Amino acid sequence: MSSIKKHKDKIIRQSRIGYACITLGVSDVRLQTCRLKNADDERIIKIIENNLNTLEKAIEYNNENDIKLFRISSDIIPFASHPDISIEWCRIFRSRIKEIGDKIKQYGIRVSMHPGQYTVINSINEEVVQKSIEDLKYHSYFLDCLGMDGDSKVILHIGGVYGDKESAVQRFIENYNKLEDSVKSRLVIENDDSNYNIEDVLYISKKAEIPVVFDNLHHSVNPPDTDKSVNNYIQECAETWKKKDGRQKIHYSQQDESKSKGAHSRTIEIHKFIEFYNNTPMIDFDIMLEVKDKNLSAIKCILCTTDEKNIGKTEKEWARYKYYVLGKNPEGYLRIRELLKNKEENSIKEFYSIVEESIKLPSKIDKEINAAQHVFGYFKKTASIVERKRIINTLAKYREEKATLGSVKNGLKKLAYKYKVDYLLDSYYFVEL
DNA sequence: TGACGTCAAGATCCG
DNA sequence: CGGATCTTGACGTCA
Repeated sequence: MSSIKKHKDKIIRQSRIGYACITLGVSDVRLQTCRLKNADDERIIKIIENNLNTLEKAIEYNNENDIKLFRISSDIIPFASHPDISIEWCRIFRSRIKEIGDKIKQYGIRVSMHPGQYTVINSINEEVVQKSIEDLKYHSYFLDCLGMDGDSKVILHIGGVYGDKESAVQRFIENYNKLEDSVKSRLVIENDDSNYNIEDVLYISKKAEIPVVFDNLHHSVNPPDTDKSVNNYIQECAETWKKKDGRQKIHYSQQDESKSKGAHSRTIEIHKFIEFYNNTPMIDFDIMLEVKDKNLSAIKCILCTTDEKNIGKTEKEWARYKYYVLGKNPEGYLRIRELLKNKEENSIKEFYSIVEESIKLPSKIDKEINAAQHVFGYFKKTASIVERKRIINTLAKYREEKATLGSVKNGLKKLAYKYKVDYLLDSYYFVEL
């Protein structure tokens, strides 16, 4: 079924690589929410307005950075399926949502949504089931309003076990079958890290004809009792994706070793990702990364899995990471500069390895101050005396350990924003890595 | 009853 | 008052 294309005698796989919900390091791309107790209509409408603008900017950013897979946050419409809130968001924002959907289509971006662990259609509590159905309708309907095709999916976990997995599975299938077609046509199921392993999910998939997203980390935390390999499961899942569902999709993440089992890592370690990617079956699938540094890892994985050298794009990435690396790892900074002079075949992977090495290092005050002073250099002529004094004060406090590095960076970020220093605003220096 | 996960809102504290 | 830092919320399941 796969459409592997030959290109310059090399086999090229068709894979989109994307990230979930939040776009880091881009100004004015921020989702808003509010508390239920002060969620009046007026406030919610303002928030939706903001969130749609944020979505549009994220889509523009994704397109500019060749990111063609994106998960839209469930929080785009706050309390969308909450019984106490009844905003007619679809009527009020119909044309605005359509407008954004047109851009998504024009750019060829594939979007999805993913209700959280609290949407449970196999619950033993009927009220929970009803609320969950409403929630699935909302997710599916939002994609409808964008005008998305059938390959825009809503990813769902199976739910609870309640001491009797067999009945819980039956309940899932029954309740799934009761859903309206427009919702069913978008639903995809995924293996989770505690209740339903990939065998369970494939069983349900066969009974109810639902495509399956294979999640590698959930699988390693919650493997079935079989001898089958990861590749075997990726193949099996591939068969659950019909033509109308679009390309197969998998979730990929890495364990944060300092946290509990199943916790997502800060960044994707590129050598591990490439090893995974190169060893999976030569079939086409899209990869949704689940990782804290979001779009940063997406760009990294995209650039490292294309055949081109991507010189220009690597230099753009270096511009973004530059001051972050300088602050953490000045020696690595020099190595990257040398590396990028030569523009060898593997430069980009080595570049990212040094970035990853820098992320792991602890911040050292003298190094960070040096980097901060480089950044501060952008304002030597533009900022007012008061503004400069403030930065110098914070730096002095940071040196005495009476202020955090975060406060130093925040001060600089505000100036970058005020004086519209795009080079700094586009930089990852202000992103917590 | 608290942990789980998530991150901005909201509250409070500080100078 | 502005800014930094701590706590809460919103959801369901499971131990």
